[in-house]
Amino acid sequence: MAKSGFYGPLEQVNECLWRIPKSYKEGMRVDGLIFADEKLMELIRKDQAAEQVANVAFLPGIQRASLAMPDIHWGYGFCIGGVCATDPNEGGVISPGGVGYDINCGVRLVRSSLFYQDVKPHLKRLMDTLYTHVPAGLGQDGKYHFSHKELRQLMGQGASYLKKRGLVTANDLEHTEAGGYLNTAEPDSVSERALTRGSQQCGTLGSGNHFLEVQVVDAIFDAEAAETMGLEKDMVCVMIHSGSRGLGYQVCDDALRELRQAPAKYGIHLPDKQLVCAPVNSDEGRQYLGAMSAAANYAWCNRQLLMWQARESFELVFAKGWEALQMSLVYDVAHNIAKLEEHDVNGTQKKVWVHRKGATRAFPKGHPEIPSQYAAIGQPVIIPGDMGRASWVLVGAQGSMEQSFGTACHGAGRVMSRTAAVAHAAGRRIDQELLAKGIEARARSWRGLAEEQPDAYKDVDLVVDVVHRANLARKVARMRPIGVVKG
DNA sequence: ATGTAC
Repeated sequence: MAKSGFYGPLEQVNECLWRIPKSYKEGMRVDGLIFADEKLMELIRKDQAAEQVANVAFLPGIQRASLAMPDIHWGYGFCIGGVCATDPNEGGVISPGGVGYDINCGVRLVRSSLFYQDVKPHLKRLMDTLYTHVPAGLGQDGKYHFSHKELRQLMGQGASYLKKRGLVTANDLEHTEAGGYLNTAEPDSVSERALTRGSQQCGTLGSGNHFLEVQVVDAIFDAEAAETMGLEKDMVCVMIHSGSRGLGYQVCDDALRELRQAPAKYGIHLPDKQLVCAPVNSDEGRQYLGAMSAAANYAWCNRQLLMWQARESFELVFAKGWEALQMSLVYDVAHNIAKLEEHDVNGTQKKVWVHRKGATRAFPKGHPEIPSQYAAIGQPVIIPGDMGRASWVLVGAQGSMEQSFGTACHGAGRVMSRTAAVAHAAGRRIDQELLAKGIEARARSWRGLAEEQPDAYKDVDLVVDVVHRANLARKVARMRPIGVVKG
């Protein structure tokens, strides 16, 4: 639990990669590998994240290495920013801590036909309208209500469930990772309590680092990829970051309790109780996989409904339909999820369970699982930064398949704890500081804004630079915020 | 992240 620094071995492999050799601790089955440059590694050494990378290497069935992205920081059991793949045929396990409490937390990006000069005179009203129409904050209910029976159908079908209500289009589904649907979902494995928590929260933002931002394309780094995504300099976009709300939290909480005895039962030795896990091929493992997948499907519906409310807000302010405003979904990525994928492991094609906890899938061009529109450029990788500086759009690169099971980073990563950030904000008005930079912020709580202030995060440009140089993903466009809605 | 705890 201690958050003091990491003093174990870290061998620099190249300018963007560091190794914790498996000889570090008896029980490590593979090396730990962390993608970072020297500057970010200094920050990473300050907490126990690297120790957690080593601990994950103990998991049965782990393939190649226990991996971490440059935005890693300490988390429950697994660090946030961690990646691990397990082979069910080698006793591979599934672990709730490797997915995180917010199952299928993720990000989506919506483009528009509007440019900064079109929006600037209406920005205040746009942000007021978004703030009114997009529910945000801890425990907040939304306008969409689902009975338990409807929720089970929703979780069984994913985002396409919303089709019959006219709240999703075929194009939206096409531009959502996995089509917004995991076929491993078992809605009956989700507890009544989780259903109760989720029944009025689908289509709500939540709190913490979740947000809706109005952003402007600040700079383009890859003209071909940007054009394919329909992005141009100064274009106004909407970025949405949210997950599975109270429902996903409850699924994770239930699973941690249900799996408590599983490691002992299956003879799994763990260096940290928080790595609680079960073989994929066990009753306990299957139960969690079914519930986790169902919660993931709920999260895709949540982000879809959030986007829909954003489209409606733009319609009100600009007096045009969202289709006329060309508010199409560029892409939606999950960054807290475990998925069965095919990967090359030492020359053999294997189906492995890839855990991504605070890490984004980044499949390169030509991969069969990305939409045909992006076949020639690679999968869009959406990276939120902080509300005062930047966010990024990248595309998956070939090196991700060779090095990280098709994965890149997921954000900037904190440099300040929430408590430290609040102390640092004492006597300040973060909303006015943002306004001075041309950013209209709307937040439910002063404290929430204080916790999320730009200074509380690493510089996302530096994090993105590492995944670009490591050839995990390639820079396409830098986005700057002009409006923020927070819980 | 989360009705910061049943």
